[in-house]
Amino acid sequence: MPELPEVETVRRGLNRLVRGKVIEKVKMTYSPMVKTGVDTFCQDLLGQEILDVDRRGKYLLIYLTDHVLISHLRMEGKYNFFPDQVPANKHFHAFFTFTDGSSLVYQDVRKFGTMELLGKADVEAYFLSRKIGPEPTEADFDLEEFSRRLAKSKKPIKSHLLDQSLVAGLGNIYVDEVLFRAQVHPAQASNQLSAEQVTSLHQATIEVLQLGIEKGGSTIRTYKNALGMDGTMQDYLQVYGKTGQACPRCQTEIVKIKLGGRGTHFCPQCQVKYG
DNA sequence: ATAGATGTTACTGA
DNA sequence: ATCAGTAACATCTA
Repeated sequence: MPELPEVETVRRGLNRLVRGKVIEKVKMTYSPMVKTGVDTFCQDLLGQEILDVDRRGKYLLIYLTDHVLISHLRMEGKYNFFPDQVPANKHFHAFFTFTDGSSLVYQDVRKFGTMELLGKADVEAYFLSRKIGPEPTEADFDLEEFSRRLAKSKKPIKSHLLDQSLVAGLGNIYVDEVLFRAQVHPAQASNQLSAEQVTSLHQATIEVLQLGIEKGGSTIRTYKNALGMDGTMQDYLQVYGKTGQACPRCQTEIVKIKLGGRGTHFCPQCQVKYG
């Protein structure tokens, strides 16, 4: 499910539903998802209180009494909260039962999601080693730095924005929206962008992800019913999934191509490649 | 009916 | 370094 706005929506839901609860029992039915070792993971979580749920890019950070649980939802990860009984489901892979009898259950059809249990002092190094860029906010996302780094790369701008190093949080839906807003062709080389385009991309990134958060994320393709899946952002998308429909700006048909292995939607009239 | 696609990231080999 | 391809997995669709 998640790009930054969806993960942020889940973060808010988790704080509302499980902050303050104490873990009494842990059951993992798909061990490979725990990258730091499933045995110690289950042991170390017992008795831990959920103090706060934070987010960095698309990563959830669940702050506990003595540890931090880093959870990445990848393509289809979801959290479900159950006040008492947990229904059977073949795609439930992690079960956290609290002392009050309620449960938080992680669901992931494709099993791509990951969990890691770190010490609080190790969090910074974790994101540094993965080269996760600044948060897409005016405060963190520096235009000059963005511009300098783009100038050093020949990568197609879409692929570059997706790699999380320039700015954290864009995924395949929102990146297409950002490129449309900024009127930049997805295959344009990073180092061939005009100063105006760079400024537009910077601004559009902040605005589109902020709008996504305000709308509670998008609910697309996968079903609702899990934490944070009640978003309406899908109603505000202008190009993603709009193949063959009229461009909202010029009425030209939106086309879909493949770029860097990802489906890519854009307006061939508004988003022209040059250079 | 089977190939291809699906909101992601990390690893491999050229 | 950098880049393209691929793997991890399950399901849906054209």
